[in-house]
Amino acid sequence: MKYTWIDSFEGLSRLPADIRAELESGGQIISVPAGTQIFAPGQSSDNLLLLLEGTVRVQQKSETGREVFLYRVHAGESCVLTTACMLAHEDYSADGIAETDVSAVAIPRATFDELVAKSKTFREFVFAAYSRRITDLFTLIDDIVFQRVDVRLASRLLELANPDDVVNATHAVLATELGTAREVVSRTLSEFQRRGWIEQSRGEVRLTGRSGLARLVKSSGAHS
Amino acid sequence: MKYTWIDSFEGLSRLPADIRAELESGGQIISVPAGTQIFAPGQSSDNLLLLLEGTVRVQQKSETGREVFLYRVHAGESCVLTTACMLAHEDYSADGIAETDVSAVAIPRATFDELVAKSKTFREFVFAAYSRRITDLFTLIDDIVFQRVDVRLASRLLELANPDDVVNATHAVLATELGTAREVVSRTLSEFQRRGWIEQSRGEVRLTGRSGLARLVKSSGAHS
DNA sequence: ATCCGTTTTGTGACTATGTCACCGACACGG
DNA sequence: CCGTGTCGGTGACATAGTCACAAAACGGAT
Repeated sequence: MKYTWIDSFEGLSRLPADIRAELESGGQIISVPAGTQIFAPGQSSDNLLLLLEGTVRVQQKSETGREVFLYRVHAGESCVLTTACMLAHEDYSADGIAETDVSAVAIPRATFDELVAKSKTFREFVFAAYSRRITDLFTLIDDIVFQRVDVRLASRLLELANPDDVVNATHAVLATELGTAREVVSRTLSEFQRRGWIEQSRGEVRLTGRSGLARLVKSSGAHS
Repeated sequence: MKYTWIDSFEGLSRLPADIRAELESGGQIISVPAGTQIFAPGQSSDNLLLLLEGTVRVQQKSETGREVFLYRVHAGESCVLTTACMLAHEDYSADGIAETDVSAVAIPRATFDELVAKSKTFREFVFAAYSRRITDLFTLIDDIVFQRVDVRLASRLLELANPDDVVNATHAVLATELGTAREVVSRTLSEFQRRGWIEQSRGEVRLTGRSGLARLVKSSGAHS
């Protein structure tokens, strides 16, 4: 059995040969540049996306124009929540934006439906993906309601930092990631800087004291 | 075809006869008294529940012991989110509590899986239920982040009021419904009372000025 | 009825977060 | 070198959450 994109997905690699074949012939590999709007509210998607490379940020716009970050889809994961809406013929209320250049496999609705019917393994893959997303959303809600902003910011910085301990993001971006206001991020970052945990320059944050940030996060019974 | 509980569910009534039969024989009708813990974190449920009567409140406990209300399952709906975790063999992180006496149909994991495989209509039912829950969660997050507490409280009171314009709930309960603190609810209710929109007594709120509450809700581009 | 323990509600002081209205610093393309 | 737009900083104020209590309301039990 030859190696294909299917093997990039944990739950799919054990699919029987006939199903693999169907997936491969039904799915189409697409790539889009960073910044592309992959799906948008009111525009019902007709494909299930399986991410091969890059990340997609899913967020929701409120009536007032502000935005909340919901979750991020990484390579090897699927935009599975869209599929519920896809199969239910409902519009999706969030929008998805490619944060980096992205390549993905698009599985058309009909193929998806057929595979769900035919293969127990595929079903398990789909439901596991759901499970993951849903618990993510639960933790998000929990965080928003109960965690202090400084803790959440520290935790997010640790997550977003690249191997050189640098986070490339404006205060405004960080603010929507946390569902808070830019000013709050600015003030909190100043405080972190005062404590010697970070250094700032336009559009980037350099972590100079991971341990301090980590301690702050740990100090409040954090999960992630 | 005889009338069964299946006909209480919009999306299921059009199932072909053989599938109906399988559902009926596989599902077991259960009833539990108000206050029962129907599922709990760390205890993976082995059944899909379809609610026939009553309501179930789904909430999440944080590490700190406080609780957030996530959503409410009404008669004619299903606890579908548990199923993802059920099929993914993962533990559910939220708990479900019967708010009233509840009767429901429990579909065992195996039956559920088989029906999903066999019937397109059943699949559509399941995914539509997902879709509903997920968009509910999105709206919840949106609300928590962007809506003022007074607006959310007013809106919730209107929702929870029985036909006599009475809401039976302590301030503490209302607080967890909104993911806020009891004191905030107390103060906001006092303000509503001062404006003549409600009257209070221990454990209940009487709406005497729905219009005022409604105006408050409408005044901030509300959705629900 | 009266007393007692529990639950519910009220309140003030204080902290944290969000909002508004700015301003200045910086980057980039003419 | 000069606009123009983005980014970050700041003070004043509004809203929301926390903490520490106290007062009231209720439900038995005597």
